[in-house]
Amino acid sequence: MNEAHLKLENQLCHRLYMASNGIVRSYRPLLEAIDLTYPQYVVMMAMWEHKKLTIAQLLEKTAIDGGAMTLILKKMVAKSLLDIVKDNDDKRKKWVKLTSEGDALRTKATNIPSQIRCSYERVTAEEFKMLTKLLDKLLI
Amino acid sequence: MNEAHLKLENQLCHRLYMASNGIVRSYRPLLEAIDLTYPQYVVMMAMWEHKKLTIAQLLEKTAIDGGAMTLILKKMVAKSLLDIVKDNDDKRKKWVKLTSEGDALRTKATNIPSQIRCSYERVTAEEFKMLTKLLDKLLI
DNA sequence: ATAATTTAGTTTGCATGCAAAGTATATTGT
DNA sequence: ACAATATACTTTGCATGCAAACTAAATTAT
Repeated sequence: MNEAHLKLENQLCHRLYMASNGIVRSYRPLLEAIDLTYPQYVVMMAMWEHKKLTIAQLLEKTAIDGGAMTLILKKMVAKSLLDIVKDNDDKRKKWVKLTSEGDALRTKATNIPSQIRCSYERVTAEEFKMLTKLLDKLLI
Repeated sequence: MNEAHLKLENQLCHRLYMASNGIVRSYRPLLEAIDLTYPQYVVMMAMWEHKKLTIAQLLEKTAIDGGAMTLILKKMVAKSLLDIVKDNDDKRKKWVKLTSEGDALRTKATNIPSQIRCSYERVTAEEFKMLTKLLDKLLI
C-alpha cells in the first residue's frame, strides 16, 4: 500500500477539520460582542430568516445535533432571544419563535459577514464560489 | 445591508462545519473497527509518519487543542499504542513514541483511506485537488 | 379499535475544542 | 547571580458533537 495515503497532510478531512475550526475561531471575538456562541449564531441566522420553525425544521436547517440543540435553545430562551411554544394540534411539536429582542439582535449582527470576509481577503470571490460548489458536492 | 449576507446557506463556515462533521462521521465506523476515535486516528497518522515527536510537535502537526491532547494521549498510552517519556536535557519536554502495538496498528489502517475515498466517489480526483488547494489557502 | 411503528424532543454518557489559569523548567536581560 | 520572561505541558470550566436510550404523542396496520 502507498505510504502517502496515511500521511496527515494528504487527508482532506484534516484540512476540513482545521479550516472549520479556524473559521469558527475567527468568528469568536465578533460573536462575543453580541454574546452568542457560534452554534447559537447559526440558530439565530436560521431564525432571522424564517421567523418561526419547529425544532425538527431548525435541526434540518442548521445540521446541529438534536441533543445539543435542546441545551442551546434552553440557553437562548433564558437570554430572551427565542420563545418556544407547543403546537396545539400535534402535541409532540414545538415551535421556535424570535422574540423582539432576538429580532433586534439582527441589526447588531449585520456587519459580521463583511468583517469575516475581511479576514479572508486573500481568498478571492471566485475562489469562495468554487469552494462553496465543491463543499456542496462533498455534502452529497 | 444585504439580507443575503446573513442567510445560513450563504455561509462558507456552515458548509465547512457540515462537511467536516460529515466526513468525520464517515470515518467513525471504520475507526471503530480499530478502536480509535477520529482525533486519536489523527495522532496515529502523525506518529506513523514520524515515529517520535514531542508533544509540542504533535500539537503543531495535528492542530489538536493542547488541553484535549493531554487526555487523548493518556487514553492512547492506556491502550498501549504510545509511550511517553521525559526528555533528559529539557525536563519540560516529553517525547511521544509509537509502541510496537501502535506501529502494528498501521497495517490495519492502511485500507481506511481507500474506503473513505469510495464513499466520496462522486467527487473527482480533480475536484479533490482543487478542494485541497482552496482549503490550504483558507488556512493561511 | 388495539397493537406496532413512526415521529418529535429530551436525556445521558463520553470525547473533544477552546480559553484561561496553573505548574515546572529554561532562557534572557542586566 | 537574579529577576523577568518564555516555553512545555496540564488542569479546569464551559459548550458542543454524537450515539443510544428514553418519553410522549401521532400514525399505520391488521
